[in-house]
Amino acid sequence: MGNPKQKWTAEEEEALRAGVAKHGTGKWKNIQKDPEFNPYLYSRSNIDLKDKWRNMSVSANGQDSPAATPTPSPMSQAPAGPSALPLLNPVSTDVHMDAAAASKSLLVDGKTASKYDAMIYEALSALKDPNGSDTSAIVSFIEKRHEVPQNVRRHISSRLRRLVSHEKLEKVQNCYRLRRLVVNGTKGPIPKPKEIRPRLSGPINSHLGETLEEAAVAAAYKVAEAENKSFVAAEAVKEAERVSRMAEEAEAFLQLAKEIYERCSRGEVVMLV
DNA sequence: TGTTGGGTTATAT
DNA sequence: ATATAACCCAACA
Repeated sequence: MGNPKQKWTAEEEEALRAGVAKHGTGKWKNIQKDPEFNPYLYSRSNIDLKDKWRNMSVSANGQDSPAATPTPSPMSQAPAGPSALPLLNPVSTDVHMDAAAASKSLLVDGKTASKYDAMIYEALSALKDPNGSDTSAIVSFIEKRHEVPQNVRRHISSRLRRLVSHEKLEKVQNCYRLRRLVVNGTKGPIPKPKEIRPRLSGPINSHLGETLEEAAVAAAYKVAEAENKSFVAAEAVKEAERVSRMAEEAEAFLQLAKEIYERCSRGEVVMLV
């Protein structure tokens, strides 16, 4: 109760940006205490600053062009800052920024979203952990397999939550796993989990482990692929059954039509009731 | 104590 | 109904 969520004002955001420019990221308490910024940030805690910076970073990250436009973007790319990342607009006298900035807000369109979903499915099928995989495992798998923005974790966990709420995935404790989906009537016999996980984490003999791991990853990938295909196949079977049913019906109609035609041609009067 | 990542809740679209 | 912004919590140094 008593938690109306106070939104960040433009002044606060600017103070935070300036604070990060001055102290660097991670120095949240310093920024908050700094007399230069405190007047704006006194009502915010250091972790509020951290969270806000995280949110701003996510919003600033336009994950559109995959190959990162080599064309020198009009805006300078963090030139003077020591380690500041998401500086979109040089503070200066802001006033106008909506016109230009509005066009490139974070816009996770359906395509991107389902792309992430697909990656999640891929990761889960590949990792193939009967108990499910936690977000870290999923994200790191995805990061290895795809070129994704750094803060993709945020998106992934959001997607995970959504998939769970839609009962596409199930969550046990911190782990997510694929939900057993019942394709058509045929009771799917359990895929027979042989439960062979090499799982050697020995730092010694690294090259051996690495090879094995690579093999495991490759195998996992094949499995994922196969599963994908089998899913498609299952769908195809369903479709075939459907078509076949339709064919049967069509056949019946055809017979009926034939009979009607014959009778009519004999001069009979045929009534359909 | 402060930072951080993972997670949840409220809100705007 | 979903994506996002604000907020919370627990682990870690």
